[in-house]
Amino acid sequence: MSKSARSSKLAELRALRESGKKRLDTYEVHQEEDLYEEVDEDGYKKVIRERLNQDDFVIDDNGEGYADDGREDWDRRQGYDSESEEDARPKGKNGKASKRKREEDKTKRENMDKGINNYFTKGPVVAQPKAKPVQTQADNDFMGDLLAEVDTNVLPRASRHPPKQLTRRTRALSPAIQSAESLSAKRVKLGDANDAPPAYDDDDGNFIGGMDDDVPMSDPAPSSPVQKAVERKAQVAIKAEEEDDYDAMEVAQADGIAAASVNMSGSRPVLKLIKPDPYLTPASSSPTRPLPEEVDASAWNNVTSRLNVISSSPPTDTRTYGKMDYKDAIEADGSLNMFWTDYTEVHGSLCLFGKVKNKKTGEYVSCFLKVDNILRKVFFLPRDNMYKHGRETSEEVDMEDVYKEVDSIMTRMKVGMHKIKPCSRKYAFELEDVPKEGEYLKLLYPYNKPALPIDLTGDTFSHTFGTNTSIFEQFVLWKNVMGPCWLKIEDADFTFLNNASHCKLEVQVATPNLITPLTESDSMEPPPLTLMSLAMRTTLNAKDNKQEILAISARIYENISLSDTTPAEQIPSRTITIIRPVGSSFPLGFEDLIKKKSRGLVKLCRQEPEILSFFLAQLDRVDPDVIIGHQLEGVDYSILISRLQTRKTPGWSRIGRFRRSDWPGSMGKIGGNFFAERSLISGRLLCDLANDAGKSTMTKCQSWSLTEMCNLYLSSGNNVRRDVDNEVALKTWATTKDGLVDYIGHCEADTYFIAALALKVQMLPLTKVLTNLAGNSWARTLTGTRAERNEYILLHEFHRNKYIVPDKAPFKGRPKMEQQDQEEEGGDAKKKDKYKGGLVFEPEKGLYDKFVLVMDFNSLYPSIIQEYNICFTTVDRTTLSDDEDKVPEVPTDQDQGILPKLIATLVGRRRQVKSLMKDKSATSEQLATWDIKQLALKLTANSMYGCLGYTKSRFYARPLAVLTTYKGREILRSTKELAESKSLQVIYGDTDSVMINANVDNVADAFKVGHEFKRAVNDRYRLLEIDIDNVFRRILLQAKKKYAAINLLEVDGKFVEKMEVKGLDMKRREYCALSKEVSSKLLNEILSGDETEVVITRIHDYLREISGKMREDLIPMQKYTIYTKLGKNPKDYPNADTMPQVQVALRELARGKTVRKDDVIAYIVTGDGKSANEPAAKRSHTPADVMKADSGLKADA
DNA sequence: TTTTCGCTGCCCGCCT
RNA sequence: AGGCGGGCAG
Ligand SMILES: [Mg+2]
Ligand SMILES: [Mg+2]
Repeated sequence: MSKSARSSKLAELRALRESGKKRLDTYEVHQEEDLYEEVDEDGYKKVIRERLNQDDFVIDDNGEGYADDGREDWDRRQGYDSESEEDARPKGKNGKASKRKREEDKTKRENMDKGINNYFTKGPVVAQPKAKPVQTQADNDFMGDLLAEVDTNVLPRASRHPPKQLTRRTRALSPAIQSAESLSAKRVKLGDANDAPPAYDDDDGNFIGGMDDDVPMSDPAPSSPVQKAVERKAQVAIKAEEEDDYDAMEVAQADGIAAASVNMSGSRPVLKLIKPDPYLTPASSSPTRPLPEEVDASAWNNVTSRLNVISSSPPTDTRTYGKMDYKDAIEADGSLNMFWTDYTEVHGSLCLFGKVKNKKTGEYVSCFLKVDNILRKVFFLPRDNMYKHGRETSEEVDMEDVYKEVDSIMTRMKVGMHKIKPCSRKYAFELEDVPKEGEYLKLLYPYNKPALPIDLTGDTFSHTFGTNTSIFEQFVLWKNVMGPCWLKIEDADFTFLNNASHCKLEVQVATPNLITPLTESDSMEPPPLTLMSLAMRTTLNAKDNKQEILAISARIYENISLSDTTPAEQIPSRTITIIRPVGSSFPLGFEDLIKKKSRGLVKLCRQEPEILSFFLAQLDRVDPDVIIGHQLEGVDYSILISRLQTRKTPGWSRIGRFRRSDWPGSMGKIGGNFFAERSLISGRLLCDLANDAGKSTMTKCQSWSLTEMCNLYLSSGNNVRRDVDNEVALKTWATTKDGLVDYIGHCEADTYFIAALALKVQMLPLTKVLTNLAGNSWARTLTGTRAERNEYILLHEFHRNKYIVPDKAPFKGRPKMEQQDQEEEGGDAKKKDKYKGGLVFEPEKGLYDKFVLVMDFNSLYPSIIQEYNICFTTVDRTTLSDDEDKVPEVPTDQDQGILPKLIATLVGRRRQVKSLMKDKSATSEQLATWDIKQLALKLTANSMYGCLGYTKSRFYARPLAVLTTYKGREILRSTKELAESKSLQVIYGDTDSVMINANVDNVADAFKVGHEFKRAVNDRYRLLEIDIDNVFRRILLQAKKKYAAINLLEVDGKFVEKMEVKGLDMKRREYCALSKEVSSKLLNEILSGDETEVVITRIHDYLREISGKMREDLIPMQKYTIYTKLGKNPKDYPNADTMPQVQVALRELARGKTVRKDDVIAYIVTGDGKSANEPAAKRSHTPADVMKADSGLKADA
């Protein structure tokens, strides 16, 4: 038996199953011998490394933490230049322009009358014949019918007040015409200085003097909530201290938790169906017992019974139904404050969604703001010499020439309103023929005119920039809007819009100049939000093979402050559950029973369309700001959307806040259109615990199933979720009236779990702060894409510093060119695909029983970028040819670059926040807020490097990434050499760390060595810092990136031992719980430091005991479950035969379940004595199948 | 009218 | 040696 094979047997029992050539009993006996030998020889002699290396023992391992922190001086953010560099004199010819403008206005109006914009009124100044807040009759009918239905169907407890609602609506129907008119009049005054037609007065006026970023902002400070607080408290002592995330693992507890039964196959929870969790109550039933016909629902019923549930209907007297009266929202000066949370782009206008305060009731309600006349901004780079007929001439170009050409282009495009003027800009990106600084001609024109071609060149200009900039980007850069914040809106028009949205208040402004972001100094807290957590249950319609909705549960939390840290079970909530029967009717007596038992609103429907309509009505009533779920993206939400579309449900656009009548054309595609789906919900934030953003907040998870999340993050109290196989449930225990009540209870419990998790991991506060740092949109941050956040923070930063910014890559023609593409990029991509990264030392494998220090650079890559001033603006990459990955020179004598300065600011702010957290008098709420802030700053700084090497980033700069990793390798090597020069043994190192054998026997000496080395290293660098990450009492180094160690943690002045494991098989989800359990037990013994002989005996006994249990089937089946992700669709696997996951997936697929790309498959390898010669793939089954007693399936050993 | 998703290093398995 | 899977590590 090979050395590696033996060691893996020792580490885990997986091979037992996988290699299953032998019967369990014979196997066990054999294996036990082998294991014993190994342990005896190496582990227990406590010999030193050399000795171990001679032996066959193959223990070694290591790893590091990637996360970091950095320290740097507090850097004030660079001011936005206040020099009025460009005179704003209009160059357009006035008479002609205004004539053109009138034509344009006409076509504009015509356009707006079509399509979606038929909800907009036609002209702002025409006095509105009717009062503002109006619902269409159709709307009233729609809602009225549905809500009436609610009233007849509600449970006894759910009190409702239809009459009051009616009065409010009536009241809203009679707005003050007078003031609406006076407001319009005021607007006219604004534009009276020019000769534009009154209807569009604002255009010219603002066009000329207006939204020009070269005019100093009235509010130059970005909205950065922490900054002020940081400055106030700047004196607080700064202590560099880091407790960065590492995954220390408490082996002793592994048995309890790791066993959580999870099944990720398919979109629906597909799980076993056992009574009490066998891991928590080992005495429970045999793993192979028959499928229960009933389920013990007490677990989840207990959970929900403890919640703070309020009546299903909120008090209606203070609630606003229908539209609100704008007069209740405006300030004394007539302006409106709105906190924006989301946006959508419609026909050349930007539409913001958000909340405003109703000053009368004190409530916050949804608001829709349409911003018109945001202007495109295009920069033209003049040529040196004029081109004629495609050939360069000797005639020099001056600005007037460029102006003429651009103006003629505008004329050709029939763009009446435009402004052209020269300006100066810097450039630091990848186009080589663009000067670092130069004169440009800047063109402004409206977004309702088409974009110029991205690669447009002319006789007088060689490049155009900014042709395809999105409206949103244009807006946030111009107005310096950094994520969700309060906006002050002046001269808002409350009469322009009429039911363009589903918001309570609708506002239009004629120009973005009327909008100003409020800063921290205005000390306005973000408004509280309305959250709705969703849990759906679906069934497969066999006929057309589509998932249809069976039940939707929603739990509503109102008035949730982002900084509130109250656990979810204490927050008042109410539920709405909508369900239809699986067949034609509910079980007998179910209707009465559910009314008696339910604490929330339960609506019983006959068919799916009814569910959909009722759900929309509830959405309209609740008007949630955020919808929270588990696997919404691509699963629940996608199904919901597709059902709404299939069923042609009226009022479907209430899923979001933008009113739509027609489905987008791009929705037709199969597989779901991610972008189109997203745009439909705009106005409400989609918060998915299981998308990339959600996963990144729950790093301890391996499968990210809802059950696993609850186990790992809601462990306190009675928060255990039970997995339920939906299909099995519907066929068995949920077919009775009591069973169906429990089924609903499970669904409602899930809505609690989902909301509780989102609150616990602070997903909303974190994503909001990340968005505030980056200046993108909250909804995009919630999708979890880092690249876009990084892109926006750089866009803002370079824009403020007057740089031309790289344009978004024009979409690449993909469909054609198969062969050519392959050849062209094949050679190219092969080389270019990857560049060199981190350095990993060959480990000195073995067991160490002297103290070992882990010395780790804090935020290595961000620190390198600062230390060496690595930036687009500083590193000369013109000389290096595009062939190889030649490492560029480190810049010398350059001013601090934009990127290093940005990182320094982030790191400095983080240090300030962390110092605030040391304040003993801080409340838990403050601490939570600061912790989120601190984390967001770290994440933002750390994501910079990755995006430099991201091919599709607008700021892709491979040489900068190459230089950064190069310096990293250089630093790590020289750090190792420094250690060795001091006679310290470096046993391992990975990217940013060295592991040093301190060769001492007590903590104090170990720290002494560590501190000395730390000082020696840090003396060599300006900013770069190494620190003691861990002190290991003992370590077993098995291989690169694999080790187990006893880590010493200081707790209340004393040192506590804690097992830390990296990379070993027990950290992988492809290993079953039993294997992990055994592994941790063995590692615990090996690293216990106890007498060798004793340990050997204990291990021996333990293994004997385990194998005995295995033989007698005393081990719960779940402990054999293995998890594997399907990286592609099951059918796309070329050699599916040999892959157990794929076999299992295909079998599930064949039986009508949904298995898609990226699902995590759970399976158990089974085998009796006879089939042992078949490949493991054939013998793999889902846990649910194995559980069925009559399957005769047993776990293979 | 779109086509997403930070980087590299290292090890396991299967198939050419 | 390459490709494809798998998913740890930083
Ligand atoms: Mg590290
Ligand atoms: Mg580090």
